[in-house]
Amino acid sequence: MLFAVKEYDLAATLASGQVFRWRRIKGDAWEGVLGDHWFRLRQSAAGLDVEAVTDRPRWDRVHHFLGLDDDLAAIRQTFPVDAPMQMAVQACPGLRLLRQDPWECTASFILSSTKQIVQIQQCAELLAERFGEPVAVPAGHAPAYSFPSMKRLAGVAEAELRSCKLGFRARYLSVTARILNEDASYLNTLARLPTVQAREALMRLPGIGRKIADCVLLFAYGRQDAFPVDVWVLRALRSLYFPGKKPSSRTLEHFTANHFGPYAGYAQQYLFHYFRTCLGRTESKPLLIPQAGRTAGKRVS
DNA sequence: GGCCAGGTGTACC
DNA sequence: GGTACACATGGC
Repeated sequence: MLFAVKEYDLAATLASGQVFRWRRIKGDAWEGVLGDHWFRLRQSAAGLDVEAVTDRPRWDRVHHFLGLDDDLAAIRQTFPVDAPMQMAVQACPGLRLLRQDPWECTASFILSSTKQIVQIQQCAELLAERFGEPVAVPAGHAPAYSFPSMKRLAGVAEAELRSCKLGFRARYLSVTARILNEDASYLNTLARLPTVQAREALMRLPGIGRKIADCVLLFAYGRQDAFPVDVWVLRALRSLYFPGKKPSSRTLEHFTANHFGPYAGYAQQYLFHYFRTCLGRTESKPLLIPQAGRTAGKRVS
């Protein structure tokens, strides 16, 4: 199946810390599991080529997951015209937001607190291998597993989760799985709530604070105004928009809520990816972009 | 060995 | 309202 699409950077999108169980294989293809089905994705000049092994693949779900309904050019038009955003977009113009399954996204990001992305990937994979279900793969292919259901994880002892290297996050995941398993409509209901209420509902779950709630809203519920602020985004905001200053959390919250427009979450993902891949830890130099944030910084003060 | 990682919960002021 | 700290684990 071919999805004709321009401007889609598959590698950047799948490796940008939104999802944790897609793997690059030789030939620049990517393999992963959506629901109970294995897929292989490959980028070509014509678009995205999708392989499946089931009789009746749900191409619509792949299409939805990949965010192909988004009009990327129109979205980028809404970004603020400032040097940091221009640099971030220029660095990776085909970066997209995905639309994940809410449960898998919620569980994955509960694992994410103070872990490196590589470690989150390891934990998510371990969970799937131990508690997920095997899915059909091509002949001779290594086994692949679905992400474990909330019901399955609700029935697993916390100690078993710890053995997947979850550390102190095991309790959060265990309790959250049980709460959601008791109330099967919890995550579905969120989809119909305004973003603020949906965020509050997510934050009632143990292990989910503002940042992870915003990740789930952005990566699973399509709330593209949600703006997760993690250590990377915090560094990016400070060095790109407030060089030499110490903005308070209030100032930063106000800034992120007002500066980046209706698709602030999209802008955030560009900044996150740009900063993490291009600028790295040597953030202290304010940066390749002298004077970058001056105007923007003043606007909020 | 010390520091950091797509943070959160809690205690304290 | 903010600030400080504990919380597991692994990579560098």
